[in-house]
Amino acid sequence: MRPYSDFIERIRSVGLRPTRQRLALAKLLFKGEDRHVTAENLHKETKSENMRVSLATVYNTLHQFKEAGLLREISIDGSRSYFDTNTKNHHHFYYEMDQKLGDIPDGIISLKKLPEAPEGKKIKIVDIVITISKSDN
Amino acid sequence: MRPYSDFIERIRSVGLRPTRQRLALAKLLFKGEDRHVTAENLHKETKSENMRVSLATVYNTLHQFKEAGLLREISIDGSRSYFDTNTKNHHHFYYEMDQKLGDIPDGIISLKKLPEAPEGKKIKIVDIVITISKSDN
DNA sequence: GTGTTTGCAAAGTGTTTGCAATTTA
DNA sequence: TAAATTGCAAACACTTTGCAAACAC
Repeated sequence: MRPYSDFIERIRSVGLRPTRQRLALAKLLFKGEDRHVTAENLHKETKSENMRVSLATVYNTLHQFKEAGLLREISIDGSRSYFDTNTKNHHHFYYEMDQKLGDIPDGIISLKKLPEAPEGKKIKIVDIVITISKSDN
Repeated sequence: MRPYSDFIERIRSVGLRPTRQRLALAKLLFKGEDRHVTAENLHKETKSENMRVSLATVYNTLHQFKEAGLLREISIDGSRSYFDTNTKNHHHFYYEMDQKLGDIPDGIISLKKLPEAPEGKKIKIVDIVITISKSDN
């Protein structure tokens, strides 16, 4: 069991005030192994744990955590944004049938070569998403 | 200049009726080099060419063309869908500053190895998107 | 106290849908 | 003329915003 103060410290360390709501979300997000959450899912989760956090605050907080480098955002499927607690560079499986994201283990995939960014521009991020579906479609 | 009948034939060949609207869109999409369009953009384009096609029909037609294998859909940035007239397997640059997609030329990028799909599942598609931003952000 | 954060409800964006009117074969 | 297609406006899913009330320091 992780002590309370860990979460408080984590939030403080990125320059945010450890409010009840941010603390609640940090607990859900960072309590154990890496997670991939959507705002809606996380909001439902707070409800089922009797944490009162509004959906707008969930969105705000996810974005603040992302700006702060605690989360990474992955856009999938045109409309849904996932937030990943693993901020290291890595890639994803997208399981179409259950609309879940999974990490592609390190070393399993790698790029042969990367193109150069044009003058005055830079490569911001390389996203590789491998969509997995049932065999029969 | 490509003859009219080419487009009509193209539409017929995938089992769709060559209506005025589908013909208009096919002309814009397939008249020359490969394109990456959004529904909104394409709709604006029909307007500026004095083609009357409703936005709903643009969406329907893009999806029908996609189902028929004439287009490929690429989801970017959580909310926008692009339709690519190049249906061959290839990957994309996303130029964040002007919200445009570009093809990554063949051979410039390639994967070392691909993970296996789990039992009963298959890899549906591998999407690689390299986001390009201005150097200073 | 003062500036930050929250929650609500309203607005926004991109997309889909229901259905009567129109068009195609 | 039967079946497919269209256009409109309303509905939709997800996300952002404006602002007064509540909170952290």
